[in-house]
Amino acid sequence: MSETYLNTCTVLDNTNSCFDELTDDERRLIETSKVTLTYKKGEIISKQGSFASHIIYLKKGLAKVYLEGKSKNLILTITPPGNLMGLPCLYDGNNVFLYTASSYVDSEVDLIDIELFKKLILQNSKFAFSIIKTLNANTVQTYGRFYCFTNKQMHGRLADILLCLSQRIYGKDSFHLPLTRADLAELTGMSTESVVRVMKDFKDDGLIKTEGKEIELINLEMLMKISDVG
Amino acid sequence: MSETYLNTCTVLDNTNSCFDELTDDERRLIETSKVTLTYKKGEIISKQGSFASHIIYLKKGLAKVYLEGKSKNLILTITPPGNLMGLPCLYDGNNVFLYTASSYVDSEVDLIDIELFKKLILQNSKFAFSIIKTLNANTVQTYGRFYCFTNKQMHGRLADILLCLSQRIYGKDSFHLPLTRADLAELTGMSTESVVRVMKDFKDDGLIKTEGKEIELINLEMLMKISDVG
DNA sequence: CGCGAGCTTGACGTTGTTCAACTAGAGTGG
DNA sequence: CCACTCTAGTTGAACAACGTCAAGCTCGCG
Repeated sequence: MSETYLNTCTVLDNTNSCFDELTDDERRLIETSKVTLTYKKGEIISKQGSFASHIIYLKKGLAKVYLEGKSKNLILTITPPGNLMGLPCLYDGNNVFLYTASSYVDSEVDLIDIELFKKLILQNSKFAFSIIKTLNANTVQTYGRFYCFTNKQMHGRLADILLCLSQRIYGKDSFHLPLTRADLAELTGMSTESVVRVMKDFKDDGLIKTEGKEIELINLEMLMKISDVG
Repeated sequence: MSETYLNTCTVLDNTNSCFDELTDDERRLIETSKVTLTYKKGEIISKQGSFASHIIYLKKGLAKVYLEGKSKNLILTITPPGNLMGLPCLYDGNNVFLYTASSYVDSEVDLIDIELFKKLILQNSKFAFSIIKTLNANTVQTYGRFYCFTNKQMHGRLADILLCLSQRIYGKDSFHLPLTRADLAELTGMSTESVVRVMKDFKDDGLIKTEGKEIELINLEMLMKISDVG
């Protein structure tokens, strides 16, 4: 029951499509006013602390959403296509981005004027409710990560991420991992060296196999158990 | 600028009053259907994983909102009166409480039927927008805590909490602390013994004074600096 | 061929937890 | 009024988890 949120997984899993709740007219309003941009791998899409004039809809690619710290970044979610970014800035009159978003791979986004967005919320309560659900789905995700970062130790967190990538992004046990060890370290909140060491443990124990950037999860059951006990 | 969220402070600081957006009729609907309950110190108000039939409005007291883990709890926020609890369960059709809430002190709550709540969201978009703002205020809070738990070390986190209690709850530098060392440990994500040791450090360095349960923050500037550097 | 980025490994230090023991005050029952 | 117990607080020593540093390694690419 409580497992719902108890994994470090970062990938947003929001099946809720807010725009379905809009009328044709409203959708047209967005279509005609939106701006479409493309970003290359690694570019910054929104910068923490900057003025948020738009809500961002990720059309293609993969985004990394994170808080910038003095020394380390804290990754909040990996956002796959079909999701909105920048919603939390709607919490007071200031409209400032709370986090930085950058692209993991080449990506394409639509920018929707934030005033239009607010107007749609105020004139269409179904749309508003849908946004509420989306925000809550995000919150569930964040709580899960928060719990894991503070309660699980390295092996559990890394197992989580490997399972998450396998299940939510690739849908198979064997896949090409585009992330560096440093990326994995950032995702799991550990040092690069520790990622290497834990990966080695997993290999030595026959839980995974790696060949260059190719990775195969062999003993899923055991990985889940490790994720579970933390 | 980014300091907005960079502290471990748990006390919800939501000035946004959703009910102001309701019409008189709508408010009456809530008034006539709500159930008022009182809880003694330490009692559980909502249990993580249980069916959420109501949204909870805290009228009096102080609530602890937390995730229950296998070994440790993770405190998400301390909720002062005037706030809603249970909102995040509105994220899919299941309506399950994502967290446990219990009372730090004797408290009084109103239970609002969740179906009525949904109905009000769907018929009054100003109310819905107000809920969105509330959820986002919560998110800002959570992000801040998440950041601090993963980036700051003990001295910084404890300084945070002391400053937070002083400023947001008591409004003065000298106050009676109703929390035990174990409570502080839970709030800051450290062990009871470590709380004792860090408190001792603070005392030895002349940053605070304690006399039984009375505590006085002497060197605020230094505490803030400690909070800041982590 | 050489250079740089990513990867790997070992040694070591730091941070913070755990465990065990001891102390002090606050009921509680005889 | 005195043992008796309970909880909260405190302290030190041992230990585990993890990060840091330094070095060497590999591989793709200009």
